[in-house]
Amino acid sequence: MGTTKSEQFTARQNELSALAKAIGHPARIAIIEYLLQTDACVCGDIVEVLPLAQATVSQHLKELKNAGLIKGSIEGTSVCYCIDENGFEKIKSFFDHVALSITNRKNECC
Amino acid sequence: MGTTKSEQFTARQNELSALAKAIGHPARIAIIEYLLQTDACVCGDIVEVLPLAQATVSQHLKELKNAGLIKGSIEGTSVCYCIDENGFEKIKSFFDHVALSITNRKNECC
DNA sequence: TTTATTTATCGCAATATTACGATAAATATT
DNA sequence: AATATTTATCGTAATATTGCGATAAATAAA
Repeated sequence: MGTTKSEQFTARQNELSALAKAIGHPARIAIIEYLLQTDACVCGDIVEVLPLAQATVSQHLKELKNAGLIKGSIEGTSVCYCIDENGFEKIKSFFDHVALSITNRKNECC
Repeated sequence: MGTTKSEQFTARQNELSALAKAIGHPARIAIIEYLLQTDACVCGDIVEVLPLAQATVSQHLKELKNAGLIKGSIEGTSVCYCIDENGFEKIKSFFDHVALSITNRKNECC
């Protein structure tokens, strides 16, 4: 117990939920917003902007990277992080599909 | 420790992350997909379709409801659940904004 | 009224997440 | 070479999530 029963769901359901889960933390929303706003993207800047310790920010960055929402490239001693459009496209297309389904639905029971 | 430092982030960041977090589980994606597909929506049907115990499904439904992604209305002994468009509109507009920012960005550093 | 049906809640165990200090690793600077 | 800067990782504590059986609560059916 305590573990999500991933095997019982489709690959698509697991992929979408992993993307949503990665976005499901205010610090990670803040990181995404920061990266969209500044086209530059040095890790140290993110740490300065967020109200969390460096180790914690690094952990959040790792999760966003694992989910395919950001990518990072080493530049000397620092790391440049920025938005990975692939992850965002996937999740956006899900919400586009949801919106379409909502407008096309016939009976609303609640 | 162990608790998210919500006070340190904006209301909008907390709201968006709460919505994403609620979607961040394959069972809850499955519930959403089911509700979009069938316009009818009796709780018992959802329990039958999902590979989880009734108590667990009930818990997932509660989380989606708390997040404002679904709503339920009592019909006799059963409950009719369906999509709450308000929650989905909020999160969709975030991803629309992200998509716009991505296409408009000038320099991509990674 | 008794019994079934349906859903929510409680209590618990297992696991995951969040946060941070300390420290390692890797490149820059002196 | 020694020191500084920057980021990742380790270890750990606190809390949250996931899942389920048992049971309560509430209406329907007999």
